[in-house]
Amino acid sequence: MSARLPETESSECTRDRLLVAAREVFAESGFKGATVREICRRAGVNVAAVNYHFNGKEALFMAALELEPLENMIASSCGPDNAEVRLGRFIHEFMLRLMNGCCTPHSQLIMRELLEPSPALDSIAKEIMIPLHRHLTGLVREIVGDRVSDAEVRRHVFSLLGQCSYYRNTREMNRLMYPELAYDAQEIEATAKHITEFSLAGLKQAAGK
Amino acid sequence: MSARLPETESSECTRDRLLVAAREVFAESGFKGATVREICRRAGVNVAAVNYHFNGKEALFMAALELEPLENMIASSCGPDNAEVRLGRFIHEFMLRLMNGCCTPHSQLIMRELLEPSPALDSIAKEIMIPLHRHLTGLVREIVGDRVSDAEVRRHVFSLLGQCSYYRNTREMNRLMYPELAYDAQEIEATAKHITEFSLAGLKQAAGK
DNA sequence: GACTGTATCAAACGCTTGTTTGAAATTCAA
DNA sequence: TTGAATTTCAAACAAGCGTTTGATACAGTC
Repeated sequence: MSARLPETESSECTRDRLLVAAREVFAESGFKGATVREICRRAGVNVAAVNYHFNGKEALFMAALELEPLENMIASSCGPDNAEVRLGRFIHEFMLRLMNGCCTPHSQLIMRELLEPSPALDSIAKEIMIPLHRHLTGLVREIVGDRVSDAEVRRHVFSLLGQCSYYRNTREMNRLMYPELAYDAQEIEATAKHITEFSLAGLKQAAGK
Repeated sequence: MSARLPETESSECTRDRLLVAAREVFAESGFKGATVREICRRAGVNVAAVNYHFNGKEALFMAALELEPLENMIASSCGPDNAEVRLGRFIHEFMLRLMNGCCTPHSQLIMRELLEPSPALDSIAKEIMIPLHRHLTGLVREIVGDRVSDAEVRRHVFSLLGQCSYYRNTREMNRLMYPELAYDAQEIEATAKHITEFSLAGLKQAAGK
């Protein structure tokens, strides 16, 4: 092979390449359907590297699920604006994360984990879903006020998340059914705008009861 | 073995048991993750039966996806009532199909197919998604009127479907995050009612623009 | 009763899987 | 320069995979 990096850099490089490839392959095929050989093929490393660097396929899977925390996305909906404006910004940021090409393996991996849970479900709940739900519950509560029950607030939060994640989940089917429709930045913005307006109407109606 | 059925009944029995087991295993693990041996174990038949009755794993998968057509569910939203009432009945019926225990393998299989498409995506589009979209597009158009663009109508349809399918897709995560929440008939009805009201608010606002 | 056709079985095949192993290459420290 | 440590490699292992095969059991027909 060519001249190697310093050992720790070489090791980090191999680990990073494995993680990137692992996210792609696990996102596409799930834990069972993904193979160590396919991951290593994409990473351009030896199959033994998985056991050497990660102690096996399952540990690699858990490491691949280590996720960027939500602070950046949640930060987009903080600030002095009223709750409706902040909700709109949040939805736009969320849709960008779900639909942008560069985020595809991550968001696909999360959606798949929701549908086909692994032992990582607990940590995904703690690191992703509970903060997300808590944040959105706060926004919804700000908009609907105190007279709406917790159960109803929860349903509103689910309605918000359901609309956004639908686009991620049905991406291939939509490509088939609407071949001319491309989710570029413009279409993502229009979609986020729709989800915001559609949802605010329902939230305001709930507030007015 | 014990006394056998007449040949055609024996054959139908084996095929049916394989199909039921196949739906469960494919729904849980996907095409790649599912194994012929696991399917046959659950069906209580010999592994050779898959090739004998279905000509292989892939043909079994396609047969497992053969789906009950939507006429019954679509029929629930036909009749003399106005579109809002019919939309509500449709959503309730849809939620029952998504969340009822007896429909779990079927609806889980469809959700998984959307997220992780197989070569069956085309036929699922033709038999399930296109009729569903067309039907909902008709209902939405009746409610919002003629001044709303086709693109906006499509987004409303996606919002409706997204809210409903979210419960199916996040079932395990919700069980973890809200352990006291059981989607019995009463909770399903309350959820359908929420989705209907939440959505009608958005649809009426779109109509009023 | 003999023969044919169908359905099921246990076993085996060739291939792929995740993991392990000993060797080789390279980096690092003394 | 030497020895230790780390990383990477090709090859092999045992297990499991989807599929095939020949045998067996039974139903149906004449």
